[in-house]
Amino acid sequence: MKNAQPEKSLSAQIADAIRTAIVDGRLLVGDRLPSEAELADQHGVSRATVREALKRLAAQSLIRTERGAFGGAFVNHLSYDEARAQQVTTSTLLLGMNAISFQVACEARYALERSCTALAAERRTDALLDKMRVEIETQSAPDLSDEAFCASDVAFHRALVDCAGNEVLSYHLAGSVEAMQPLMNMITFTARSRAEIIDLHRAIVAGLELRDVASIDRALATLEAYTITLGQSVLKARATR
Amino acid sequence: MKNAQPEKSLSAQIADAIRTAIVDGRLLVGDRLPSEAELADQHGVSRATVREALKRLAAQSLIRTERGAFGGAFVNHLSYDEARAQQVTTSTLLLGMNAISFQVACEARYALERSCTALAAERRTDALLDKMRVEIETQSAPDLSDEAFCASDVAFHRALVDCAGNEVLSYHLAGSVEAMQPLMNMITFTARSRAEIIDLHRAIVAGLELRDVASIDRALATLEAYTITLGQSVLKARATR
DNA sequence: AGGCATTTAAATGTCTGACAATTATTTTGG
DNA sequence: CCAAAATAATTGTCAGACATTTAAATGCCT
Repeated sequence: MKNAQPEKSLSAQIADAIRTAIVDGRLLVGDRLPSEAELADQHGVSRATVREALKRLAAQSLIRTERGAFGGAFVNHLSYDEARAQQVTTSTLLLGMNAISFQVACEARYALERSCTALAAERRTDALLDKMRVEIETQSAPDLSDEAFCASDVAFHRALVDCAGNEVLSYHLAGSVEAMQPLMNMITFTARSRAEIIDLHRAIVAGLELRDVASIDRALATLEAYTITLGQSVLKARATR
Repeated sequence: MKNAQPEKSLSAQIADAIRTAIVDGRLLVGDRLPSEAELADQHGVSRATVREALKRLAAQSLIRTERGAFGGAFVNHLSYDEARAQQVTTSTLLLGMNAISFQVACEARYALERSCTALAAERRTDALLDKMRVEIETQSAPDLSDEAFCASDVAFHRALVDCAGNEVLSYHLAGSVEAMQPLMNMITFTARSRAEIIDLHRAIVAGLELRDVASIDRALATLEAYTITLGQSVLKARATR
C-alpha cells in the first residue's frame, strides 16, 4: 500500500489531520481548536504554516475564526445554505470546464428534478404553491430581462423540490439544478418560448394541486424536450452565423 | 445594498478576486497565475497574505501549485473524481452535523436513485450489468464484514447510476448517494437481511436486462421500505437497551 | 453595591526578511 | 555531442515583530 502523496506540504498535512479529526467526530461542532501558537508548537512548525493549514479548512467552511481574546478557530456548524453554495461553486466549475453538451446537462437536470415529483405531489403546501404562482406572475411580465426570467425560473423549480418536504432531498436537488443554470442560460428566450414555458409551469402547479403525479411528470418531460429543442436551435443559429 | 461582510480578511478578499476570475473565465484551465511575489506587489500585501489566499483556492481544488523554476500556481482542471470527492466531504459533514433522521435520509437517497432508472433501463451496457453481478457475488460471501458489504452495496448502486449513461447525472447521483452512506451504515446486517437485499439487487439487474423500468422502481421501493424497517428496528433496539 | 471608563491580556491578521528545497534552463567541460 | 555542474526562478518554511480586535479584569465614581 503506497502513500498517495508521499510528500505533501506541511500545511496540507496539518490541514488533513485536523479535517480528519472533525469528520471522525473527535472535534465537535463549536469546539475551539488550540491557538495558532499552540498548534505550531504541537506540530513543530511555524505559525505561518499553521495559518495556511487553517485557511485551507476555512475555505471548506469546516472552521471559522474569530479575532480577539478568547477568539480562535472553531469547528463550524455547516448550514444547508453554506453547503449548497459550496456544492454549486464546485459543480458549476466542473461543468464549465468539461465541455458538457447542452443535451446531456438538460437530461440530467430534468431526471434529477423528476425524482421529487411523487413526494412533492403528496406533500405540497399552500405556501409553496403560492410561491410558485408568484414566480409565474413574475415570469409573465413582458419587459422582463432574460436574466431575471432565469432567476425566477430557478426560484420556481426550487419551490418545486421544496414541495417534497425532505430537506436532504432539497439540498441535493437545489444544488444540482442551480449548478446547471449557467449551461441552461445559453438559451435566449423569445416571447413565444416564454409563453410555452409559463404554460408548462402552470401545468406543474395544477398537477401538484390535484396531486396528479403523472401530469407533473408529463409537464416536466415536455419542458425538457422543449428546452432541448430551444438549445439546439440556438446552437444551429450560432453554427450558421 | 449592504456588503454582507464589510471587512473580510485581506487573504479572503484576494482569494475571492482570483476565484471570481476563474469562475468568470478570465483565467482558463492551465493558465499560470503570477508568482506569489508578483501577486503580493499587485495587491499591495505581503507574500504571506497572498499565500494564505492561494491555500484557500487550493483547498477547493481551483488551483494547484508546482515548485521550482517556471513553477507556480496553475488553474486546475477539475476532474469528476475530484469534484465528487469534495462534494462527498461537504455533504457527509453537513448530514452528520444536522441530526438528520434515518428515514429522511433514506427517502432522499432512494428518490435520487430512482431518477436514473428510466435512462438506465434504456441504456444499460453488458459491462455494467456484469459489474453489478460481480458485486452481488461479493455480497453473497458468508464471511463478509458489514463494512465490506456496505462498500459493495455502494459499488452496486454506483454501477446502477452509471447505467444511465449520463456523466453529469452520474456525478450528482454518485456524490449524493455516497455522502449518505455513513447514515445508512447505522444498520447492522444479519444474514437474513443480507439475503433479502441481495434478492432485490438481483431483481434490479433482471429489470435492467429486460428494460423493465416498472420492475426496477418496484425493487427500489421495496429496498427503501425494507431499509427503513431495518433502521427502525435498530433504533428501537438501542432505545430499549 | 452598581455602573461606567480604562486597562490588560489573549488571540488573530499582517509585514518583513531570510533561508531551504525544488526544478527547468543554461552553461561548462570533456 | 553529451553529461555534469552552475544558475535562476519559484514555492515552502521559519522567526520575530507589530497592528488590531475583543472579552475580561480592574478601578473609579456615584
